[in-house]
Amino acid sequence: MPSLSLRINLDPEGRIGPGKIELLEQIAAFGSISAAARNMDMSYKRAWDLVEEMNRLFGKPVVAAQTGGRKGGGAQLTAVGLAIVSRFRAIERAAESAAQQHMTALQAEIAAAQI
Amino acid sequence: MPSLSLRINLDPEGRIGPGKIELLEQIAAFGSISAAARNMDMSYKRAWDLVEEMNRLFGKPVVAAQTGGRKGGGAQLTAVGLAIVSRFRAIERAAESAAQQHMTALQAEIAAAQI
DNA sequence: CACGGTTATATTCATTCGGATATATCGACT
DNA sequence: AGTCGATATATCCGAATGAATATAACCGTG
Repeated sequence: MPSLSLRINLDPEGRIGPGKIELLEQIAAFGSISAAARNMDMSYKRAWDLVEEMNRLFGKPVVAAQTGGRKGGGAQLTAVGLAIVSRFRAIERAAESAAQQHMTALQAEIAAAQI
Repeated sequence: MPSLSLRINLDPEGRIGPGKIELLEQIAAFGSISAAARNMDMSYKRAWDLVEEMNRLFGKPVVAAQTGGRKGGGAQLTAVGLAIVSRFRAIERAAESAAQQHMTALQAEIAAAQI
């Protein structure tokens, strides 16, 4: 069954979608960029690049990282980061429920034409 | 100002978003794949590849093309194609209006953190 | 002070993607 | 029959993308 997938366009060439949002959630959950990357089966480099891109994109950092320390360091979401995640999920839920009837109608129209 | 951008996930690895939908609209408007491609500043190959992908994706063709003839041929949307376009736009509108307040709230939260 | 685990960053390589190009086919019209 | 403009399709090449690898820096703790 078809499902919605939505992203937000910012600035001229900056967008944020399900992938980056999930990465932020994983970072929040594990307290570390590398742990999040491992858990998402993604290279640390890629995860770090995405975080960097988001930090640049929003003007303010969405992830605050510390180097060194007993556990080598870590990373948490900033207030902006937390706000972005929760707002994005809220937007997703709202859009999904608003589009639901159109989605099932579309599905029916495609299935009908299959005959 | 940020704006929404949404796509529909079908099957395992098939998605349709604003780009393909706009291409379909242009084909409907011009009655030709190549005219649509020119108007969208896209190579004919790319446009044709996208159309082919969509035809395969939906099981039934979304574009019906004729070769030859006084004007060389042409292409129109099938019933499925038309339904997809109009449903997609409807879903877009519904999602946009449902998400609007969350969007402005998000914008405000980001702007506030900029200080 | 060395260790460990993480952040931070550069470099190289393979793969994918799209653009460019070329060519064949088709059929109404002159 | 020949022209024209569009579809249909293959091939080649450069650019962009992401994976892999390597390495430096950082700092609490033993």
